Amino acid sequence: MYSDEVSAFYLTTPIYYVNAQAHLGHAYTTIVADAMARYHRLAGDDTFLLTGTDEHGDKIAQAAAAAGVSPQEYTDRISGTFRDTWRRLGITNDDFIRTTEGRHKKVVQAILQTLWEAGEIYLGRYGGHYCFGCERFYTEKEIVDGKCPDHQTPLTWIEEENYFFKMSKYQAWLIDYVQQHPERIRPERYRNEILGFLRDPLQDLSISRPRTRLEWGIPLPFDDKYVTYVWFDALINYVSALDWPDGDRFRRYWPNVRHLIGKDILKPHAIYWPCMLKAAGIDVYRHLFVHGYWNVGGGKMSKTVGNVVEAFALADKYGIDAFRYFVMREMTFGLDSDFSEDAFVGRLNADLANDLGNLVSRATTLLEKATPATLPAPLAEVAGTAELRAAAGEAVRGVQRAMEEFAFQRALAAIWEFLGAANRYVDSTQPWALAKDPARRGELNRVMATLADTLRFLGIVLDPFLPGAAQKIRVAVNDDRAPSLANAAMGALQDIPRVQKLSGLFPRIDDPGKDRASGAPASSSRPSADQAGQAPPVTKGDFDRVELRVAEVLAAEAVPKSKKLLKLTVSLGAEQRTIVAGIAQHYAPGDLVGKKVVVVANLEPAKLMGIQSQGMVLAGSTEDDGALAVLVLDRDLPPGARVR
RNA sequence: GGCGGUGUAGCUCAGCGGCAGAGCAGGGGUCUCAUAAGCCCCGUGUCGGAGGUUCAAUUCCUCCCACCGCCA
Repeated sequence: MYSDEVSAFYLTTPIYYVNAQAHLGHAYTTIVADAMARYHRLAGDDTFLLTGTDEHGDKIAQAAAAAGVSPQEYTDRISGTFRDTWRRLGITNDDFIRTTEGRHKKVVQAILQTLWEAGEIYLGRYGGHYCFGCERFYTEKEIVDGKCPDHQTPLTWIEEENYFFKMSKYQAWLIDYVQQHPERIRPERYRNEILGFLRDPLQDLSISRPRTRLEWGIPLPFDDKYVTYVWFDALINYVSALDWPDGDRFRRYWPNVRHLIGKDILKPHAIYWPCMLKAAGIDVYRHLFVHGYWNVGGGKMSKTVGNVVEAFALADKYGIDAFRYFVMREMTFGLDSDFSEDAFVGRLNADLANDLGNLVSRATTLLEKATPATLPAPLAEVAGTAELRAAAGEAVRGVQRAMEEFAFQRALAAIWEFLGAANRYVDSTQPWALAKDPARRGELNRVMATLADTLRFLGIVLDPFLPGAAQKIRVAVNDDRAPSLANAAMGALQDIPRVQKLSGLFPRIDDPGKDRASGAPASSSRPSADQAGQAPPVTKGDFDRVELRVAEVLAAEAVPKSKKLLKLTVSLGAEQRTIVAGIAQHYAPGDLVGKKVVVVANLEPAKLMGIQSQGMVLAGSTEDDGALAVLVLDRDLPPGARVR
């Protein structure tokens, strides 16, 4: 048995679907989970971090077929890339579960059998419009023109018998349960969302698919003509990895489980999963922590938009610790955040290079010089030392409070408060001045001891977040103890340890525009913005030479034999002009009449398709001209008004 | 369409009944141990708009506008 003095901490990430490579979203979840697990290990808890891959389903079978390999070979390969990515990012998961493993299938079948025998599952008939791409049915109202709203592909009417889990009977229990345990789903907004959802009747959950349609799955133990539906299979990983029902792991860790998920899979985790657990006689999880999305280039990451940030690209370019720091510091846990390489470089320079890296560099430089000359020597009092120690204590308490709530951004902010205090301490004590005055040797020694103490402290509290940097700091200050939160305090160190200089911990990125294209998906996904950013600067005078004016469109007609051109007659107040604009693929002639647009009034006239064009209408467009919008005024101005 | 959320300094956000705040960016100063880093100083912004409650509203209420989420 385990000692009661050591508390257990079990944390799960979702298991990731193997239809794509690991991207920023996966990486955020997993990094945050890793930091939390490292934090609990630092606190001395018996910690177990689980991640893995979800490998069943039609899409996988199809992708495998397209790749000309068996589903098993295919999932082996993609699952391997996830495992490899987490290893490269330094993720310290204690296990990695795959839904195609025997240990998982066994538990899924055992739970299904239990529920079947308990009468929690029944065979029912269901008909609906099915989308093979989505692997789901759509209701009449969701269908757009008889097609799947997601894929725009025709739907197939399928009527079939399926097994259903009697989820509806748990509705009242679940509402009560969520209300009785307000801290269980966090942040609170997601709990409210679930309560809102539960105001409507809960349906029974279809948990099977006929093997005639879907072969790549786990067969139902009581009817092998069917395989389990994706969620029933996937959710169970959280207990199958613990060897439910009577594994040591299960007994030890399950009472302390916390699930970490993205908001896209809130419903299965907040509704299906507790009902499944309740029905199977398993205690419901302690906490569900829900985080938001990363938006890239103004929209959420999407394969079709092509703005997917692969997990390892930026870590590869700027370092694992910097990548971890950025995602944890930038995102308020639970809310959406914008991802950009500029923001990344900004954080790296301001926080990691200027505040932390520079402090480590200046402190180790001072210590390396001072140490041999001053040992042993007396320690005198120095103003500000007690305050710095107090700041260290405050930082630890801030980290503890923040980590209780998965508020990683606040945990890091608390440490950075301390870094500010440490930098101020160096400035106010001026050890370089003390070193010049032999009479003040005692004060110098006190400052040196305090700086060494500061670095040792940082080597511990930074460990969950910046494991690489923390390790380097511990090595530099000769701290070979295993890092422990119990030692995360200042004041215990009274002598001055031997210290090696450590500079360049986080070098500044001084030319962020340079060498961005290679391995930088954030920028390469937005080539137009990047090019705009690289255009040479113009002066106000340059810009003023362009005469922009408000113009009212009086008439518009298509230019014969031209696909792209519209001939516009516009008023600039005092005069009328003819302008030919290449916007016919996006605007019908009638669309613009009466609109106030912006034109370049002093553009050199040009002949297009035989028509003299006296100016140019401003419009924005995407790189491929797939979307285009003419600039119009958002409130009224007279034609001819200057735009500047 | 229903429910909910958000809208505060150039940017990201905190505050949520009692004199508008932080970080970053920007401007000025200063030290020299340090990664041209550190430290100090500099913010009147219709707190989305219009009404209302109150001695007092960014904070509470109503309506409107914009954006977002969940549901249908």
